[in-house]
Amino acid sequence: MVVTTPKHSGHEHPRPRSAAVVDDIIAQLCDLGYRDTEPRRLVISAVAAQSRPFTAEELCSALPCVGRATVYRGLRLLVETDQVCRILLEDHELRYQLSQPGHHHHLLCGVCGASADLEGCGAEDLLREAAAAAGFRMKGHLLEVYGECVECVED
Amino acid sequence: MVVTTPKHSGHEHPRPRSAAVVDDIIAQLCDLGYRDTEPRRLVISAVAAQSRPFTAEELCSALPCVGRATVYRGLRLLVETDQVCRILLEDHELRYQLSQPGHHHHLLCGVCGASADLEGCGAEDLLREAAAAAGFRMKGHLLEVYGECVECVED
DNA sequence: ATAGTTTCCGAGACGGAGTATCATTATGGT
DNA sequence: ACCATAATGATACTCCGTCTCGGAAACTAT
Ligand SMILES: [Mn+2]
Ligand SMILES: [Mn+2]
Ligand SMILES: [Zn+2]
Ligand SMILES: [Zn+2]
Repeated sequence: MVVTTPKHSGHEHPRPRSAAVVDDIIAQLCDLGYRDTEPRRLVISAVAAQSRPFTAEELCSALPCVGRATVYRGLRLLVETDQVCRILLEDHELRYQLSQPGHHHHLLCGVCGASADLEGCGAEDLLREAAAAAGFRMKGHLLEVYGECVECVED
Repeated sequence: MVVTTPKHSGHEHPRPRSAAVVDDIIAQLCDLGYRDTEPRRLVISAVAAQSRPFTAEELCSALPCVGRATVYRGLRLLVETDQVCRILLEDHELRYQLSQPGHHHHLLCGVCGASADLEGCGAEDLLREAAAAAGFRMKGHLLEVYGECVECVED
């Protein structure tokens, strides 16, 4: 499964910076047995181009040439393979963001919509203990932090 | 489809335990300017009768004589007035449960579906500090704990 | 390259969940 | 009893995500 050049169809565009990210993710997907397809690359590319957490529908709008079902399927695959995080806003709106793999949480700014990763905050152990005190065996958790980011606080 | 008497039918039922709960919640709603209506009482009564977190649709099924919109409105009112908690399961299913007012979280058993309240676990302060370290001003958070309850662990 | 196998795509149908509409009814204050 | 208005409920609607299925594309084997 060598991940070489994506098939160009037509003109020779200068490679966007995100191309490396796309190649990297495609490579991982190929290792898992998924195929290297043009629509898939387009979805990954659009995901990588977002600077803020985005909704699935926003992604669809950004990809008018890709079928809606394909966008949703691609997004789901990226979440399942831990390339993209699902983010839950305070109003229960579901958003997504390209993310480092591994367990972490998000600091979500209600003003500008930005998201910052938060890891190793130690809350997990505390929770596990508190749960254990009630005889409860913690096996997972959902945690989102809402507030204002550095830049928005300064204004 | 006249629903039979709210107060008393011909027979003398011993008042269910939940009647006190219903009266109590209705009283609070009246203080806020909401009216004491039969459908509202039915919704509250059905909510109080649930032993596990329930979905809105389950509540609708349990109340075939109350309009679906009314059930949803009643549920929303109870959430807004902090009588009922919204609970988010791991698969993102939204459930509800009668609850004590005030800030707390939930220990959710994935085996039997039970929910236990968790308060004062100290995770909030820890989170606020961790967020502050990144210049982020925490103003709220969403936290659900998933695992197995005492009874289910023992099996 | 060619042919064959299987995944993938995409237009559209579908389904669940919650909300909006609006004519009608019930409630609570006077 | 009367009235203003809050609440109800049938229904239509929106939103979001999944399913279906015929056709296309991607990999594999020859
Ligand atoms: Mn993330
Ligand atoms: Mn609760
Ligand atoms: Zn911000
Ligand atoms: Zn249990």
